[in-house]
Order: sequence, then C-alpha cells, then structure tokens
Amino acid sequence: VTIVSSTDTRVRNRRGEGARLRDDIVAAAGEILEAAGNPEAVTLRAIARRVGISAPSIYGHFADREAIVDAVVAGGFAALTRAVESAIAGSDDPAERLRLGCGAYLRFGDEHPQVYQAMFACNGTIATDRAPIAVAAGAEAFGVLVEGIRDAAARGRSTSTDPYLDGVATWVALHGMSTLMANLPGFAWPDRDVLLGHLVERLTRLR
Amino acid sequence: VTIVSSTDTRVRNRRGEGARLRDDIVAAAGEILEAAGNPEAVTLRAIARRVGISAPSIYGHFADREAIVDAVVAGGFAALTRAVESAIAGSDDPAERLRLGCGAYLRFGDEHPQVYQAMFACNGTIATDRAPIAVAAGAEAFGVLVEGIRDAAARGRSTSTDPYLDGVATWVALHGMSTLMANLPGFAWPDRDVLLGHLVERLTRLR
DNA sequence: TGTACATCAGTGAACGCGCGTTCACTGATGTAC
DNA sequence: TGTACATCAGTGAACGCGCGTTCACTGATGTAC
Repeated sequence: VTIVSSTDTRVRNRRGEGARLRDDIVAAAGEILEAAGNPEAVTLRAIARRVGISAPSIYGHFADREAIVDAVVAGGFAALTRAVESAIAGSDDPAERLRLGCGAYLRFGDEHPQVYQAMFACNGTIATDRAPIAVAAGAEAFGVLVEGIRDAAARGRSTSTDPYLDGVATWVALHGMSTLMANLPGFAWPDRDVLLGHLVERLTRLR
Repeated sequence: VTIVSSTDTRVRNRRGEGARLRDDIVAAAGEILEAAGNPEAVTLRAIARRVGISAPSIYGHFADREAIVDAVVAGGFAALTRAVESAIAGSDDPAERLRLGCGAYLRFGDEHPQVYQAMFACNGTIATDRAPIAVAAGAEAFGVLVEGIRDAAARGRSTSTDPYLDGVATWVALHGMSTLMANLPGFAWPDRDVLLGHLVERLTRLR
C-alpha cells in the first residue's frame, strides 16, 4: 500500500520543466476520481493537496476545473484505444481478434470504472462541449470493432450482413455490462467471461 | 411550456395534510435532477425554491439530502416496474411480450434519463446503502424478463437453454443502449427500434 | 569569472458564493370544555 | 356558542464549511554582458 501523505512537499520543477506539473495534476485528478467515485470530488484543492502544491498553481496549466476533467477523459480515451489495439494484435484469427478486443475494452472498464463512466457521461446539459471529444475518440475504437466484424464476415467467421448495426449492438452491450457490473456488485452476476463470450458471439454473429 | 416561477408562494397545507409536502419535495427533486443532469444539483435550497417553501421545512419530511435522492430513486423503480408490467399485459404471445416489455424499459430510460442513471449509479463508495434498494427493486423487473424468456422457450418461441444468462445479457444490452444513446446524441445511431429489435431478438433467442 | 537581471515556477491571503444544517420562533387550525 | 389551548406546518436568521478564483508576491534559476 502506497500512502501519499497530504503534507508531502513536492520539489519544485527546474526551469523549463514546469510542464511536468501538468501531468501530475491530471494523474492526481484521475486518482481522486477513481477513489471518490464522483467527478464533483475532483476539486482544485483536493488535487493540490494530493500533488503537494497550492491550489492557484494549477492555473498555470489549466484554464479552469472543467479543463482538468476533460484532460482526464481525453487520457482515458487514449488509453482505451491503446489497450484495444494492443490486444487485437495478439491474433490473426478474425473471431479471436474480436474476442480479444472486446475483452480488453471490458477490462479497461473494470480497472478504471470511474474514468470510464466519466468518459461517457457527457450528458445533455452539463458538458455538451465534451461530447464531441468522446464521439471523436470513441469513434476510433468503434471503427476498429466494425472493421473487425466486417473482416470476420469476409473471411467466413461471422454471418453478419450489417457490420455497423452489429458493431453498435456489441458496443452498447459491452458498455451496459461494464457499467452495471461496476455499479451493482451485489447482483448475482454470471461468470464475467461467460457473459462476455455470450454477448460477443451472438452480437457479432460469430460461427 | 409551464414556467414555475421561483417566487411562487405555496399555500400552506391544512392540518393533517402536511405529508403532501413530502410528495411535492420528491417531485421537485426529480424535476431538478432531470433538468440539471447531475445529482449534486439536487440541493435542499433548489428544492425549496422550486416548491415555494423555506429550506428547513424539508427536515420535517426527510432526515437529510441523501434521503430525498433515495426517494426519487425508489419512485423511479416503482414507475419502471409499473411501465414494464403494463406493457407486457398488452399481448399473450410470449415473443411479443418480450418485445413490448423491453420497449417499455427503454422508453422509461428515454423519458427519464437522469432518474434512470441515478437508479443504477449507486457506485462503490458513494451510496453503498442504496445498492440493496436497486438490487431488490430491479430484481423484480428483471425476474419478469427471465420468466418471459423461460415462457417463450417453453412455448417454442425462443431457443434459449439458459434463461437467466440470456436475461442478464438482454438487460445489460438494454441498459447500455439507453445510457449511451442519452449521453451521446451526436453519435450516428441506427434507428432506435431496429437496434432494440435486433438486441432483443438475438439475446432472448427469439425465432 | 563575476554580477545584474529577466524569467520561471510557483505561494499565501483573501474574496464572495451556495451549501447543509441548527435553532428558536410564529401564526393558523382544529379541539376540549 | 364561546374561548383557552395544544398542535401542526411551517419560517427566518444564522453557523461553519469547502469551494473556484483573483491578486500581488517571492525566491530560485538560468542568461547576457
């Protein structure tokens, strides 16, 4: 167990290296979000306490509080895309690549449930500005999924005749599985891998 | 458009009817949640402004702020169960009943996206106390789904051999579809009913 | 090699705000006699 | 029928808190000469 005391004093960055604080701020924000389970807990003061700086120092790197959460979300999308792409690189078989990719997607949600939630919680009123970020970044990972289904169909491993529709279906199912399992740990869930395999198989129409 | 001015003054309840304020408080909390899109916006003062009372009056009916949100969530579960049950009463055909029930579930999510989100957002740290409520109340609606699949299978309308697993699969897919469509309106969604029909058909194994 | 100086990476105190919650209270409304 | 009184349904002022943000500042670090 690593305990970061709140009385920690950080050594000041050397000249020219001030930008490193930016990364520390984003990392701290992500940790606070993950620990508190709610984006409102990611306050400038909480971040400052965790990093070991004073709150106003943050303004050298971010315009306001919201910009920090946006950076956490952007980092989450980058990490998710990386995870999925490195997972599917593990096989040449199109059906297996679909399974690996979806498994990696779900694993990301398991490991960073609050960041994952924040990534897709740019709902209506609150952060309409962030929706385009999510759409653009998520579109990349989503495109990989659709291409995977198309490829599997072309090579006779899937009976899909509408890869886009099947891709959306698979994605919403994965999303629902990830968020519900995180939020309702008390429910009598079937085995994670059985459920995942079931969804992927039926929705990407593997055979 | 109905505009409820914040300078509205409420007529005081007559003696013995004080409990009516309780319902007004829960209704106002639900409206604020739905309008603001985030549970932190449901403050005692915002509720008081909307109802036309002073903030301390709320303490006659609720122990604290959290209890109000809990009441909204409980009301949401009751309404969801009612909606699903009244929808499936519209047909005797087991496959059609599944479609109708899932359609009603999704419609509830469409019409009350923030309440729906709050119902299932009793994540880890924040409101562990609320998880049992969700599990118990949701279990009722979920049981209806599993029974529906079992019934359809018994009458030859579904090829399901594991109604529980298929029920979970259907549920997580509906949940994912509901929350993602609400949160990412900018995405190029397929037609709502096509996607819904697709998910229900494949996951409950209709034939 | 020494020194004045610009710049960088932050700090500390303070502001105004809305919040949950408490406290003592008020005034209308029913009820007992 | 009248009246004293208990009760009910709230109110108004105040508290302490943590927050985002601003402002003028400080002191170490590198650079020009």
